[in-house]
Amino acid sequence: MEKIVLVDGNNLIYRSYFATAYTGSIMRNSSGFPTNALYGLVNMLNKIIDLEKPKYLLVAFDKGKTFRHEMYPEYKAGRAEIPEELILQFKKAKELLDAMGIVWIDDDANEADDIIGTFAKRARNNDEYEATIISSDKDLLQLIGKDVNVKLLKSGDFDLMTQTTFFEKYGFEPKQMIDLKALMGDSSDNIPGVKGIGEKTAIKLLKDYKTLDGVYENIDKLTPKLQEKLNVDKENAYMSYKLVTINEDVPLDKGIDDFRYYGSNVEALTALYKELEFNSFLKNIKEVKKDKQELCFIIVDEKTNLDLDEEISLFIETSEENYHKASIFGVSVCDEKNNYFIPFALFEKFIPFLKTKKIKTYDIKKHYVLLNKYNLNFVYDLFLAGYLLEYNVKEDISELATIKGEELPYFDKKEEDINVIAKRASMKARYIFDTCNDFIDEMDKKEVLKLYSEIELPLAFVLARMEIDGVNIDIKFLKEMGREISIKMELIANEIYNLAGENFNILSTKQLGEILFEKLGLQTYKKTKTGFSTGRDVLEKLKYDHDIIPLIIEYRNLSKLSSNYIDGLIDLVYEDGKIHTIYNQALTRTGRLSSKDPNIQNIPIRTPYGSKIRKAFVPNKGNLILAADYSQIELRVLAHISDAEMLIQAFKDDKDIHAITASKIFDVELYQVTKEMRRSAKAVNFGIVYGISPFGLSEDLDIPITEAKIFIDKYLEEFPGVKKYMDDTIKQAHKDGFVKTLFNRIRVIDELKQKNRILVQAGERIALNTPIQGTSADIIKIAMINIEKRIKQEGLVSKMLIQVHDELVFDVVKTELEKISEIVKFEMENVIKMKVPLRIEIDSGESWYEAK
DNA sequence: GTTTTCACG
DNA sequence: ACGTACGTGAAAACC
Repeated sequence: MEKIVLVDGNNLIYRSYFATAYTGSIMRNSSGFPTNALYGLVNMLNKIIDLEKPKYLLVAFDKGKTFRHEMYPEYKAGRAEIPEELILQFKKAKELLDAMGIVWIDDDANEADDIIGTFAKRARNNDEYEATIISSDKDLLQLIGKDVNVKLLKSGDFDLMTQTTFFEKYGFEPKQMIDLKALMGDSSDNIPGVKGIGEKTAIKLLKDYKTLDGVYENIDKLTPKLQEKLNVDKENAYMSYKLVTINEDVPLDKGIDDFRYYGSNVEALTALYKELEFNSFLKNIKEVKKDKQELCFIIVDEKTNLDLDEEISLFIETSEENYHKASIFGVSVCDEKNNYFIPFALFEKFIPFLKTKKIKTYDIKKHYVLLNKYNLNFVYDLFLAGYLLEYNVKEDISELATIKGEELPYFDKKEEDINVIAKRASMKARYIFDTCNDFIDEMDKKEVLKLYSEIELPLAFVLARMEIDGVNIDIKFLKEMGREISIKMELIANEIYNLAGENFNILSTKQLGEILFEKLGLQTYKKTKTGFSTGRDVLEKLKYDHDIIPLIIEYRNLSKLSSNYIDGLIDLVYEDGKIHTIYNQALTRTGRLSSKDPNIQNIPIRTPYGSKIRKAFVPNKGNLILAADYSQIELRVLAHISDAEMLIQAFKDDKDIHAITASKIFDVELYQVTKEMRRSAKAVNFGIVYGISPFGLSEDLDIPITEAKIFIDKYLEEFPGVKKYMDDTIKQAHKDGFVKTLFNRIRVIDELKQKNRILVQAGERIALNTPIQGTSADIIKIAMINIEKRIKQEGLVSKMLIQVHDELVFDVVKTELEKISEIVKFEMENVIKMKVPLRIEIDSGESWYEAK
């Protein structure tokens, strides 16, 4: 059978455009021509061609008005105007397609859906063809049938919908999608449907009565409420039916033979890629010419003898992202010549052999956790290398490969063919092996090799150990607290309803906004994209205007505690009674870690009630929790790298830094500093670290911008060293396009190249903040590595459990308390010699709450 | 899927 | 006149 691929061109381009456009700055070539949508389109088409190897390939576009608009003038009304930058790219897309040798149709009279539908029908009726439709539009699912399937695009990958999978998912036939949409409507195309019937109800009705007609024929069997809804909107329902029905018989002057795909016009395509600066795709054209050969690999069985050199790469495909829960599909390994895929059932047999190897991989921490018990020797991590080189690395290795201009298939959990799984895994291991030297060279050139091998790589093992050991959670305590909260919430909710005069969903910003700003007529302060803001800062301003406000604040606080930190945490406790977080070591742009499932770095502490959650974080039986946090690490780092005399002296003398700052900016003696002055000074200090702006400070302190500006000016006058640091750093960042930490971590700042002044200013704040936040992150990482080493060397059994940016938390055996305290203090305070001392605060107790 | 809010450093 | 604090993750509502 011959393969036809039908691509919904409008859909792909829109999708690629809006996938990146929301950031405000879209991708352009150096002459300013927008390229973000085109990049996505080309990327997707390359993938499709690679994966499907279509004999026939068509991209359908639409424009202008069709019979649907005549029938229903409101069709697709309410859509935002197409941005100019997108229109430009649409025009260019057609040039690109021509160069790629792909036929396209842009029909005045028909929508892309109808064109695709017409060819899909031909494929259905002709056994010689099978068709695959590419789009993210579910409307097209109605075309599924024998030899016609749809690849529904999702972020990152596809959902292949065939007759079988469609039925499994929806429980009815593809054709019934039409009836479904007729009932539920479609807001994106402004199709009315029946008001009050959503997806759930519509699916239920169709399961019972098959079609729209069926529903109306059996209307008397339904509830009175439903009957009324259906009767009121009967006309709309039938009109919607016609609107969503794809016309499969539009007259076209092209036939299937007209869009045979032969490959690209290399010359024309090279020129276009160069013009658009799609350098990563340029490579691909050449490779196509070179006749890239298929990867050869062996699926290992009991009898296979692995023939591998001493240095290998190894890559695991898992059933899900969370590797603490995941099961392993299989392990691919390769060396210079050979590629093997080992089904996991056979893996143990090869352990003794693999133990003798030096292993390169992508995400050492993940592999170390998954293969914990086998004690393998991991020596290289492409994930971390990519991170330090400022590539946008993701959990999936294919992202990095794509950036580097290599096509690696994304992993598809639903894929069942072992050959396909094995091939994809092998390609990834192959990629790791083949690119290793290039990445190491690149790290060397950019001077991050030391950061890689002395900090990030050893840290990965420390973090893996911490994740594996996990943290004990007192579920009983959390549940009790949960009960207490739900009682309080119910009481508060009732008071709120009384004051509002009606019941509503307090957590709905929309409903709450209506109550506060319309019904109660309270003042509005801020707008969001969708309405008036009801955020805490706004509520705080309204606090004395109405009794309902403090109650709402309280309700929100409790709701957050309950859903995020009680229910959320309990859900993530494993059978061993512990949580096992996942630190992402390659995510933040500053070098900090992040943590998820659960996020262990945002457990409440700032309010007395919220901080009680920390009572649930308990040590092993009989042990203590010990917590140590750096005191003012960021300001100390600032003092060091800015060489600001005043600041250095203050820290050397171990003074209260916020009080000193207050005395300087308010021009008073130290003993005259009031609490209020100190509070403002503290905000200024924070602002300095963030790359201060008068507006930001005014928001934080709730004072006029002019006043905030006076604070800042005065500060910079009093601390000229800091002023100089800021000026120098901004200048350097503009010159180089990046900034660095003390340990040579690099952050490229694209914002500085933008034309938009707001973005440039944001870039300048990033330039000021990153060396400070990043150096602090580097410091604690080194401390962690050294502490772990000491604990091991000295044969102690206490354990480091948690990192929260400037704090480390330990499970300490009581007899080791003194020794551990000494080690932690020494290692944290002596990471590097700076112009100011590093200081920590340290405490221990029965839980994280008591160790404050 | 995106938006809003809010928890932490 | 613009429209802003730096770095994260999770839940609920909404569309």
